[in-house]
Amino acid sequence: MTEAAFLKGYDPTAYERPSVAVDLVLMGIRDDCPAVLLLQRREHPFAGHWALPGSFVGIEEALDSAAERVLHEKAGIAEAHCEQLYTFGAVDRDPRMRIISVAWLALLTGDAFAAALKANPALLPASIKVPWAGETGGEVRAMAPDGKVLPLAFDHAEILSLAILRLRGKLDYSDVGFSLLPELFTLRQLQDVHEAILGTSLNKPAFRRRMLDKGWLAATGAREEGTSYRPAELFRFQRPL
Amino acid sequence: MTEAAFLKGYDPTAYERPSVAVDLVLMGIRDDCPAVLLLQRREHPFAGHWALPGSFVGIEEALDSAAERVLHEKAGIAEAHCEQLYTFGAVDRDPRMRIISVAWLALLTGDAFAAALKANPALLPASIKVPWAGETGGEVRAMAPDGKVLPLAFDHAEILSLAILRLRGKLDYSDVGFSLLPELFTLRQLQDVHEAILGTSLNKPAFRRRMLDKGWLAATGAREEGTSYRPAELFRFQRPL
DNA sequence: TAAATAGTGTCTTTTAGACACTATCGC
DNA sequence: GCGATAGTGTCTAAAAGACACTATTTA
Repeated sequence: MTEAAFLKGYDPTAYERPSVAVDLVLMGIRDDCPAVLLLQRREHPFAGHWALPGSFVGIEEALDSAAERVLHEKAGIAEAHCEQLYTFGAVDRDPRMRIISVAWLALLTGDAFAAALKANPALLPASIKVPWAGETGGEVRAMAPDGKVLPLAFDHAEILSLAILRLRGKLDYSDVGFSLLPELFTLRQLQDVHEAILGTSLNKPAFRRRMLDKGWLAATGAREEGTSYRPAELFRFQRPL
Repeated sequence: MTEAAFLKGYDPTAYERPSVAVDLVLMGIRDDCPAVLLLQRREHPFAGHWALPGSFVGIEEALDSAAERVLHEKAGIAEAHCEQLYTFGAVDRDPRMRIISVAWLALLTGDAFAAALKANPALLPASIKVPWAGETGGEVRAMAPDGKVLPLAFDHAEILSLAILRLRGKLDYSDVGFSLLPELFTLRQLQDVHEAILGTSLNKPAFRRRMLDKGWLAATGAREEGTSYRPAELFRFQRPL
């Protein structure tokens, strides 16, 4: 950083600074399909369009703190897996003013997803449809529960695409998948989560083998209840030794 | 985004905004070891410490444009593979003021790396040493050509760690490795690049098989020159069909 | 006992590592 | 021919997919 560059930023009145915001992809699984929580915009621009929950970042607020604050304020969620996705900084991404947005991906369990809908009735659970065009992803679409395609505000369609791509990429080598499940779950539920995100069906024995070999699963001995067939064993996530 | 939140950001005098900068990891391979170009700070804070080249982002400048500008201005490089790494936004990462920094990874060919050193003599080529602690990465160290460990400014050691980790992760499934090589290269050179980044030695036949199977390599029929042994065939990178 | 899903055994296919072998260059 | 590295054939080991089979529960 040169001296000139430093001074350029040091005098708050000398140079205009961009606003910085965070936008959150609040993702869960609904009906074996990835779903995201959206808010409808009431004001210009993109009035009537749907947007990711977000907020400006305070001058004394860390980026991850801002993301967590949105999680609390907009969805009433105390805790969730939350990771940074990407920072979007095109000059004209918001027609009003320069806003640089740091996008985050938050993964919600079924319960957390439902709780958010209850805590903030303005949130709409939108299904994410991915035109499985090979692997490139193409553009994703967000669908309302009634099946209508939702127009997305700003560059939020791009953010949503990236969220799905990132999740697909990390699903197999990391433990993010467990963030979408309750504390106790069956292997079938885990496989359903993976299949929903990947958009493909997986081989059952191979999937079980791989998951068990990774050492992520702790058998509880307990079994699910209320089924009309053989109940599956319940597992718990554990970090490998 | 609520109305209140919008107004909060809309009036430039009402709320203080952070400065936004870009910092670049200019990476190349030197002596079969990843290397990065650093600048020594002359001013407080971290005077004497070494920092990644960077700059503030202009109010009418896109993030990727700012990154490219740094590439030109600080290293005289016209073109390089450049991808966003992560955005660092801890409140106190710069003691002077709030600066949010978007870190970028630029991959330089050997020629580009040498050209940068010539274009800006203040740049120091530092070897990156990774304490191969399993996979977690631990903290990387930057070493001057004379072998001295360089103290890094701000959170730039963290950025460097992330750069190496990202590169390692992408190396096998993406084509980033070719960005570190000249247009024509031998399979041995490609393997050397992979080994330098991964910090391990690889199996030759398996490596060749995998690379050829991916369809990334176009044989040229030409061979390297000036060797005192059998010259290897030169390949060119091509996108798979 | 029937229906439905849980969970497993095993064969095949694919892919990676090991290692030795052949090929080709300058000297 | 010698030395050195390029490039390959093949065996082995590990992992993934396919598929059928057994096991266990409720109704």
